Amino acid sequence: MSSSSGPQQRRGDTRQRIQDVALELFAEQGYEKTSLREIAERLEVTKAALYYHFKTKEDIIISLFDDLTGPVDELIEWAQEQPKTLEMKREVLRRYSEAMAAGASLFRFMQENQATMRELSIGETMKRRLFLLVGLLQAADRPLEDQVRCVSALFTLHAGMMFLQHVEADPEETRQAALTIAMDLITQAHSHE
Amino acid sequence: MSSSSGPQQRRGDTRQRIQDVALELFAEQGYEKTSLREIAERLEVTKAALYYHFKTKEDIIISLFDDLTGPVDELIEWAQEQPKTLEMKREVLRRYSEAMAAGASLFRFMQENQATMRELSIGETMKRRLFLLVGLLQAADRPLEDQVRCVSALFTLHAGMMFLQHVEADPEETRQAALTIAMDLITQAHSHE
Amino acid sequence: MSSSSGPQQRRGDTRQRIQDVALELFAEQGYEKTSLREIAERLEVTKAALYYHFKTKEDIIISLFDDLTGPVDELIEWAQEQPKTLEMKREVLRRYSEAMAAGASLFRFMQENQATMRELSIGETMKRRLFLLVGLLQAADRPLEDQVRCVSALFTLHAGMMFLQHVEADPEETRQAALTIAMDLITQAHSHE
Amino acid sequence: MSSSSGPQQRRGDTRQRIQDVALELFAEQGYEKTSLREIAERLEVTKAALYYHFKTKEDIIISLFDDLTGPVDELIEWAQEQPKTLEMKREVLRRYSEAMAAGASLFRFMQENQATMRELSIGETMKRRLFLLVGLLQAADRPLEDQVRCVSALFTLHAGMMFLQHVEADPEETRQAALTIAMDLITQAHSHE
DNA sequence: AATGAATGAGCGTTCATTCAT
DNA sequence: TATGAATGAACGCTCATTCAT
Repeated sequence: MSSSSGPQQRRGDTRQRIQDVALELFAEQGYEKTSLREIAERLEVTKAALYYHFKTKEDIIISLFDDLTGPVDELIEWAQEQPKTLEMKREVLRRYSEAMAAGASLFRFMQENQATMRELSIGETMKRRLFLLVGLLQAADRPLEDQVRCVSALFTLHAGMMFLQHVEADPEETRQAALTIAMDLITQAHSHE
Repeated sequence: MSSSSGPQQRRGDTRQRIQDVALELFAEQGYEKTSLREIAERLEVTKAALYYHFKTKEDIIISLFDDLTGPVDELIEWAQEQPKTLEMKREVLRRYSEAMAAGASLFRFMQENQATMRELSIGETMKRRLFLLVGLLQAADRPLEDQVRCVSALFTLHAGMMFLQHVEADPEETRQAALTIAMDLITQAHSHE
Repeated sequence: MSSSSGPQQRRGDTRQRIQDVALELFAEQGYEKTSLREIAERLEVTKAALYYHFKTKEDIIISLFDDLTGPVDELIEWAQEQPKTLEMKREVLRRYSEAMAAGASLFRFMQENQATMRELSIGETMKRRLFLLVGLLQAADRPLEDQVRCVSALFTLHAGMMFLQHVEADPEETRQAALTIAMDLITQAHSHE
Repeated sequence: MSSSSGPQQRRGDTRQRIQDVALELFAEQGYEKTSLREIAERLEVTKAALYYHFKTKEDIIISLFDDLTGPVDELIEWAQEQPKTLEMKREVLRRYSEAMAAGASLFRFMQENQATMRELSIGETMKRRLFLLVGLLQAADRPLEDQVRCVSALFTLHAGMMFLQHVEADPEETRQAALTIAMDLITQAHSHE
């Protein structure tokens, strides 16, 4: 049985569908303003059905981050083993930009719901990761300007994703442009040595 | 007597006190998660008292933005009358950075509650302002990289304010550093001509 | 002092204005749905001002009925002293119809807010009056049909006022027509003797 | 066991029980003055339970009218297809009187809460129906007296139901008497031709 | 003759969650 | 794998009313 790809999937794609719809709505309206009733209605199931698949509302959102944390964790682990060279940092930015592209709507959600994230367990988790990343990019012994440059590099990636979505240009192209600027910034942060 | 701490010492400053407490709580927990009951309790008045001073919950937050909109509007107006030179843009960044410093907690609130802001009338207003600012910094006829640099300049200011608050350094110093980087970015965006 | 008509009226017409506006709004929206805030706003005074002139909301409506009760009470008193002839009943209908024309909006209010009236002290009062009137028109020793006719005569007056207000015709003309029918009914109720 | 009075004997009739209690209270105190808390308490459920069965308070009252609208609609449809003869009008009165008897408490509620009905969606609907009925009874080319007679016929039915409820007589008998008078009126309206 | 400031009670409504079936 | 029915807590908001000034 279980005709094609994953385990236990025959008609049991409900869990996945809940996640899809939830992400869609969370991204659109925010986490707090999205009610389980809304999610259930859009799926044409009852609220109780959601509780068969997830223990709480927070559980739904936590599950959404599961796909994201993997690649980022690997990135962090990898980086921690490398020497703190410019080239390593460039690689970090490159891969981080890719991860963002893959989980764009999730990143946007995070960006737009920081206050909410702060009281979600997953929020703390993600924030710690971000700090780790900043720590990896940072050169603590450099002048404040260069430190800001490093942070700004990361932020530029976010800026590229968020703000420029309202712009006419091709998303991928925009992402590349943002990556370029981020690279510039990190390079400058190193060039004054 | 009873100069400071009695239960009924102040007269006529209730409106202001509501604003103070509201800002505090909105910034801490987000707009949605802060209930009027909470605000009222902290002020030791009833919920109904809030409604004597403000017509709705949204009205409270709108009033908080009143001090902010003035300076930013003036900045935009001024900039629109200037020629689009590099020097003008530098001045815009300078003054915007100052406005942010003055209304820091409000800016942080905006940053952290974007999803919420989107459905507040004031959200649209602020967003339009931001777009105007970006438009003023932008050089539409330039390569995509330079355009991103302009946006990134603005975002760097935000980054400076938000992210580096978790850092040990002096806030004012940090702001200056962020301003410097933003200046660099805008200058670079012009230098390839 | 007190230049022209009533006692204490120089600039002290506020009480009257409250009554006017209240009647207007009560008639338009019902008693319950009309708030003191609304009345106060339309008069451009504060709610507290209303409480200077009237002790409660109910007091306002009671005062509105004051002009009405006089004529109706007199009518009842007069009728109770007369013998129960047809001619007396015709006179009752005539004068009642007149009273209704004078206090039309109040009558309409009563008609449309019976459920409300029932729990207002004034409601009981008015209802007792109505029953007295019906009793005066009634001939208890007649067949049920004739009794209904008597009630219907009174109702026809109300019907004339209420329902035909939505009709193109002249109000006074309509009232006369309704009076005629009511007369017919009461006459028929007597003719089978 | 526990056949009738236990705290949890019925299953699946809650919706019906809500309607029963609501009608009872609405009729007794009016729509506005009846709170959902009151309804819930009398049913020994929570307010939230009401919302499982009805989307809003207005929804409850709308549902109460559902049984009524059917027969009346059919009556109107039927009448619209008939020629405007006296016999047709007599049939309309007959059937309308029957419909009223079936939904007596609802009709009484309407009569007593007209001001409320006016702002309920269902109010408009019912009013339109009433006007249609009057239009069907009316003979627009007749003298004003005869037009009033037609309206009065309908009102007599209402009068019969409402006012005479306070009277000792048998309701059905009273209804028949009122119907007779209404018939008289409509017949008279035609007899002067 | 009126206001400014506030209250206490209550409203209709929504929410995340539970549990027997 | 789900549903039907319900709950308890909270929410934003409005109301008639009070009272010192």
